[in-house]
Amino acid sequence: MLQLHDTLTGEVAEFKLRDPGKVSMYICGPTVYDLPHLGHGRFTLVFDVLRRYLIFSGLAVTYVSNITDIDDKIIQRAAAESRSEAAVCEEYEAKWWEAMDALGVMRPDATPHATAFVDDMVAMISQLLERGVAYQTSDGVYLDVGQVEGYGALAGQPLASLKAGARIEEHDEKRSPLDFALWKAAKPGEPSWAAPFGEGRPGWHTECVVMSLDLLGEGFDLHGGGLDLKFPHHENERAQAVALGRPFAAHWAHNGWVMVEGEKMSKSLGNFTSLTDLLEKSDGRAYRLLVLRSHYRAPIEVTPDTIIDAERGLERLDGIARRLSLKSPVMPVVLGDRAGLDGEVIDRFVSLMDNDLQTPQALGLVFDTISRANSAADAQDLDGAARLGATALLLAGAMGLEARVETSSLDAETQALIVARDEARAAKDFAQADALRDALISRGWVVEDTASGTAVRR
RNA sequence: GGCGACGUGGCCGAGUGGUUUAGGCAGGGGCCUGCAAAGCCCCGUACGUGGGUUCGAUUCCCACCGUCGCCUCCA
Repeated sequence: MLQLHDTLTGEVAEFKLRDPGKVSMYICGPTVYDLPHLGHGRFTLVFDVLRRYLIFSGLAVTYVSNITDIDDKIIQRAAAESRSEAAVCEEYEAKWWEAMDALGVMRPDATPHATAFVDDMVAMISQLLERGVAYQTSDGVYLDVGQVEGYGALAGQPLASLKAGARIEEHDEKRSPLDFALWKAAKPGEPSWAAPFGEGRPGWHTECVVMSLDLLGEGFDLHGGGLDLKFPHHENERAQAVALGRPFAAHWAHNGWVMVEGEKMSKSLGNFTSLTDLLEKSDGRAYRLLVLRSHYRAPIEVTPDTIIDAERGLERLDGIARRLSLKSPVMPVVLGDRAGLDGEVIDRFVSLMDNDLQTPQALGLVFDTISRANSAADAQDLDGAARLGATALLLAGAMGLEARVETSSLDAETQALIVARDEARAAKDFAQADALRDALISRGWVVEDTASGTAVRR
């Protein structure tokens, strides 16, 4: 059974499920006001890997991830570009899914949009007001965090200590600087909805509470996201659920930062921070490999060099598939019949993944297994090679990594060069054969000699 | 000020109280090959500094140095 780190307790503990055999997870999605960046790429990959591993383990997973389509930044961008908020959201949501597809991230089972849940948010805020844990000011409705038991649990700090660090805002109507907006009163020219407590729009922390509980029910299994969401976003979501007296996420998971040049990634740091940009320049699988190579809670360093490094690593994966004519299993991979596979390797993989997703070691195991498959093939042990190779591809697939064998069709000129080279080699005219090989290489091909003659690939 | 993470061989990046090693990339040597490529084998003998615990610490404890993060919108 999977052992998973829980942000709330700070400990690795058994991932117990509300309903046996079923997993419900809610992962905080993007605010669609700009291109996705590397941090988005990491969290989607991390939770995609978790999701796939749960599926691999035979569990039925319901994966919900929202799209925030009403927010200050969206409004700002729409105003700056003189177009509607909806147009901004439409553009960047499309970019989002393009990037997700390029990364091989599975689409969520549901992608609730905040604006479709405003009625439920209004109802929830009304309840919080009735319960006396929320209060109205001239510019909206705020949650009184002082009344929420255990506020600060996710941050790992008591309320008093958080208060000491909080910057004093000039907002003198708030009872505590940590109180946050559930509802922002309408301003001229901004999108707004009607509500008993005044026309306005929801605060950011409200949507995820409503949508997760609506779609997954009380006490759903896992709530996850990037480390920066831990506080205040998730703290504040949790505070609302606690204030309502409703059981919320049973388990919290957060992934570590993406670092660039030793510092937390920020948008001002050049072109490599845009995921869209990265995916135009590199194989989408390379970023997944990079993400798998470090533990999900540790920071990762992303530079052009580490991406290139990862791309080269992919060649080993593709190489074994090519050499043994193996196909990656159909994704998502479910561990079923072990016939033709190496049970011991699978068991080791499962025990590594069950231990809080030790993907770095699991990946090491995959590479090890590839080496063993190659050794077996070198020794003419074709059954052994096929078994080990298929196992390696199965496990890579369980983490969402697919081996690719290029089947690019060859143009007539390339075909002719290959035929000519094989003829020259057969005639032992090696000078000519080498010249023809150079010609192929200069056309961008990687040339290898095989039992069946010259083979080329990109 | 409060809370926390991290410092591993050329680079990235795991892990562990002591017996044989992560893994990838790069580098050196070898096998294979007409020569290559791919593949396989071998190699470099690493754990920030100073103490402490211990028969023994990279791994535990303390201090220090350094790096980074959160406490504010952020994946």
